[in-house]
Amino acid sequence: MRNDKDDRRSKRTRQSLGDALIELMLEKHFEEITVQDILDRANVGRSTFYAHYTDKESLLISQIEQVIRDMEAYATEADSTHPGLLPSLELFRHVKEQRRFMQAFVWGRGAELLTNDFQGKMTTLIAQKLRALTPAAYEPSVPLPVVAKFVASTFLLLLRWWFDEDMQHTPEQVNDMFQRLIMPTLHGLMMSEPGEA
Amino acid sequence: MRNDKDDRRSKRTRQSLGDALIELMLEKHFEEITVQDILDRANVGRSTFYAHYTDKESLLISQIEQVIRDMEAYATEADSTHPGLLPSLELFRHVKEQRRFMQAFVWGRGAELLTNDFQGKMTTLIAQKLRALTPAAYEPSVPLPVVAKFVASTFLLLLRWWFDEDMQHTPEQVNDMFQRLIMPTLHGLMMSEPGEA
DNA sequence: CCCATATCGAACACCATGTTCGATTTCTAC
DNA sequence: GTAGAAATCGAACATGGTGTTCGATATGGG
Repeated sequence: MRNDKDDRRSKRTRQSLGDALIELMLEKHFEEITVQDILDRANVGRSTFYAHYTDKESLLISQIEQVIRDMEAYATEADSTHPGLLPSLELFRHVKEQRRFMQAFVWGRGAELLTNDFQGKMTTLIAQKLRALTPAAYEPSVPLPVVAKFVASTFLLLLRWWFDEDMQHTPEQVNDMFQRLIMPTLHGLMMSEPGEA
Repeated sequence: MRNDKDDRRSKRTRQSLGDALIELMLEKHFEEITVQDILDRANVGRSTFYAHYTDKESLLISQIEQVIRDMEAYATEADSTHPGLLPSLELFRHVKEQRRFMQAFVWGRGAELLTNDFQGKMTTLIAQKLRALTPAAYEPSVPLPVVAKFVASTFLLLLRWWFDEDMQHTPEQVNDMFQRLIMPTLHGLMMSEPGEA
């Protein structure tokens, strides 16, 4: 019963459903959105919905994956021109551009899913970068995955706060806070001698 | 239709319902727990449940509040004997003692609610401590609420990781990581001159 | 143009929610 | 202890969302 991924009709349907969900998530919590709400907003028939997704949730997940792919692409591109630990300023800028869209994923179930996924991606990314910047035989006093989660959670923390403040601050200001929060720790971890652990 | 808070029957009912919910949350996600599941486990009648709580969720919230109260009491006591920024070691020890109970609140909806509540409490606590340790006229380059959220989110991050690792580490080890993650930043923020912002 | 296939939408079974109410049990106050 | 107040029980019910089915219709690909 699966649909042709490339058929115009299928793509149009998925687009409409995705857009509708996002719009609705800007109005109310994911849990209180009904499949019928989505259908009405998207002008899609009930059975069509279930021909594409098993769930309200699986639609949400597909949207999250989209967000992650966007940010990944953006980060990769930015990193190729200005390599660094994490192109955080570019990411903050990207978020502000996509403000309306991103807003839907900052709270509730959306945030939960995005956080998990994002942390996974960031763990990989940070781990690579840290290894490249770190003596080969160096044994960190804090496990690398923990450090990566630390960075990711601080990033998302700032994002949530930023949205809460109605995004009055500039990406530069937020990025500055980000750097001030994580850099002392990262320096400390990479400099510290492998003393007691 | 509200019940007498002090009546033995009421207290027993609430206790049973709370215990049942916790047990179930150790077995499956909150979302897939049914009111009927709770009723069966707790041996409580349907109408009795709704005489006490409006919701599955309101029962969960009451349990979260309990957890928070416990940790607050524990933290306050620990702090009175060994004052500091945050009696984190004592908190990690407490968590390990209450391991089975705490496990239910580390993931999913429980974690979400606990995080919000806990962050609020911690924001207040940290803010007080930081103000006491900080020159009166000092204007932090990162807003105090952000710093508090930073500390709280790092704390909860470690907690989640700890549980993921089946709590093989000692409270001392986890606390050590916690200190290594937040102290460099906190020192940096309090030392830094009010230069560019 | 033709046909494969995606969409439509009504109808349906299912299940969890939250309410109601009369009968029964249990606590408290005296 | 006893009486009365209050909590619990549990069956029955209305409601509303979920996910499925299927024949009819519309639309895109080749």
